[in-house]
Amino acid sequence: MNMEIKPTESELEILQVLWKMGSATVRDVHEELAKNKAAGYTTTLKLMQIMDEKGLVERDTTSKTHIYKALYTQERAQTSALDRILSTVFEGSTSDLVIQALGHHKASKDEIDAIKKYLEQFGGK
Amino acid sequence: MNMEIKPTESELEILQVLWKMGSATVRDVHEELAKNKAAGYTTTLKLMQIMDEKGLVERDTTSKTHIYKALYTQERAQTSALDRILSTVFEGSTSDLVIQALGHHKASKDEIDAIKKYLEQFGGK
DNA sequence: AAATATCTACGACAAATTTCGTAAATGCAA
DNA sequence: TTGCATTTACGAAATTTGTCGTAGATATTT
Repeated sequence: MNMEIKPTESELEILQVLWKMGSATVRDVHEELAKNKAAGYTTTLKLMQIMDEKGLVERDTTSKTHIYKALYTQERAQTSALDRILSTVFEGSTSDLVIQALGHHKASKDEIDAIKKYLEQFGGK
Repeated sequence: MNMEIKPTESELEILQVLWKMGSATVRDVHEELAKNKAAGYTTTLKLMQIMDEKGLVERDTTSKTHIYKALYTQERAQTSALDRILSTVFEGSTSDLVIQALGHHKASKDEIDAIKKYLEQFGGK
């Protein structure tokens, strides 16, 4: 049975950049991260190499400068994150989670409408 | 400015037991954890002592066997968890989060109704 | 071509987290 | 009271994660 891979905090930061850029070099990622955080270039490099070993990303090593792409998709990260917090802090209650999300993190009117529309497929109202 | 405390993985497991039991001894917690996971008694003890230092829990040390209570509430953990995944994997979009939650984690009819009802207050807007 | 810059590979250190063994104190039972 | 069990305290090892320096290869510039 496939154990669910769980990206670490730093790996997630790197994945966010890859999701946004599609494909990127170590330098691309590093410079993006450097905007919010001080860290050495080789640190980012090493992390991305490890992510490659873990299968979180893939890389094209044809030329000297390798090109990275995320294999661990954003949607998978979303599902996994939701699963995790549902079981750890929401006792499995999706409605609690949703209501908390709507309550504490003000959604815009458009967002509310999007949700209402989505809910219509589940019947009446 | 108060830095947000972030319970570790193990600390969260212990908090879950405390939330459920209200107050508990180290042995209570340990036996509960032992159902799903092998770990030594003193490991749980040490973790709970550290949590006390961090202010995640409090303990009554009147008698030999200390009684622990959670100070870090479940609701706080919920808000914090939502904040975190919103910014890391949902790009800040509450509606994406909600729709994902409803899509991938089948909510019961009652849950759907609860959410619809909750949304009505945003109706008039 | 020589000097300079950039990149990968890799080992090792550092910090945070988890695990555990042992000792001392306290409570319970024979 | 004496012995046994349980609990706390605490140091330290083990693990996991993140950090960085250095060496060697490859590319770029002058």
